[in-house]
Amino acid sequence: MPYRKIPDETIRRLPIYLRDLTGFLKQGYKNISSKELSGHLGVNPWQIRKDLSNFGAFGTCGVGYDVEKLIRQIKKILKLDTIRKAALVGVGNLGSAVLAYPGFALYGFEIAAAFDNDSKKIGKVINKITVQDVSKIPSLKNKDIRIGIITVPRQASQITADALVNAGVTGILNFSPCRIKVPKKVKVITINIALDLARLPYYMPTR
Amino acid sequence: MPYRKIPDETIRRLPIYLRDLTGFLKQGYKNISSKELSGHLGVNPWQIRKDLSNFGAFGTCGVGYDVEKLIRQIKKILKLDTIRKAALVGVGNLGSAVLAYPGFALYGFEIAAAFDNDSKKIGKVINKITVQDVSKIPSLKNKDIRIGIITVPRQASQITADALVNAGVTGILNFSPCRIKVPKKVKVITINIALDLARLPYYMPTR
DNA sequence: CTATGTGAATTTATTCACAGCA
DNA sequence: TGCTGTGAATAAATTCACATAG
Repeated sequence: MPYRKIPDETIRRLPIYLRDLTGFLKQGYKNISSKELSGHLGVNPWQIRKDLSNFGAFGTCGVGYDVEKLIRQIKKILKLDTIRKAALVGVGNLGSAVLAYPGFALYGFEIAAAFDNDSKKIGKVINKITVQDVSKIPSLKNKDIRIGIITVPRQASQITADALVNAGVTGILNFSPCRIKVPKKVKVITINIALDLARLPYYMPTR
Repeated sequence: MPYRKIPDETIRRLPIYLRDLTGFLKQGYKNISSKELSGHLGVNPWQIRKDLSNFGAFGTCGVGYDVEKLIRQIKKILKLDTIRKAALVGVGNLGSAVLAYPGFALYGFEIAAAFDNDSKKIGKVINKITVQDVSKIPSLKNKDIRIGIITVPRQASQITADALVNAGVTGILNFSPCRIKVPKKVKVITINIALDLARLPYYMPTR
């Protein structure tokens, strides 16, 4: 398996494959072909095969892929083969919803700490997590938490990012509607639901 | 201005330009160059110019773009030049957060109706919107609401989509972690925060 | 005969380089 | 001189077509 540059788009699709494969596993599938998977998730079979072939040859000709094995392989590629703890900052409407969001478990994520700067919220327990004061963010250093989730208002996002980075975080999921500046080694993925909604009308039929 | 196929990626970036331009307008900018905008949002100047040039020549050589005029142009391109009403289905944790989300106003969106199937939630008022029973979804027909936001659990997402489409919705923002089937004329944009979080570890430094 | 894996062809998007206008 | 708009060049991603393996 010689070195290859992996397309970002491939990495974007792998979590989708993982989700659907997990579904097939639960339904009792032992093997699955790229064509079956394809029908389920709306991606061409050859796209799936090429994506996977970037990392080696996982399938068996004439049979397809071993579902359980493929799940393990993809988890390894995405570095999801170990439980990953995350810390969330900003326990407002959105932050609380993210704290309670059930979808992270599938990928091995666990939100293990939550912070806010509002004294009314500190001490509250949401989904078994006690909200702490933001001044406690440095304590993440001793806790093996490398992922930060930012759900604070725009004005506070940069300072929050700085605090998280100083506490050893190297990956950030940013819900603030702005870019944040971080050292090169830190990866930021931004989610902005308004941005996605804003391009919907363009694609809608006019009247 | 001859016809051109507009790249999807351009459409994805336009709402970002719009957001930042609005910021510059508030700061009192009258004109702005592609270079200034570029520094602010982390996209190359020539990318911005090419994106805009797809739709015509908006700028003035040596000066740049008239901020206010450019905002109007982009809104028109994205069909955001009129207030757009949306209906939300599924007033759980995530749905409530989306209902309260302040970021939609910038793009002229207003959530004008909310539905749930849980009798405990029906009648509740969140952000001035009274939650109605899902059986009332067909009433959207008379209300000029063409956008649906789906924040229900996975099992309910397809049936919700069907109900919305039957009520005249032609654009859907889907927060359910699955694909939904709709007629070709209906555009669906799916947001899945777990999917985005899942590709973060891949890009993070190992130890 | 079925389904993978992969080079080659094609399509799509980004970057460059520069002509031309104020 | 400064900045736009755009054809040309480059890079990236998708699609195809088929050799190959069970």
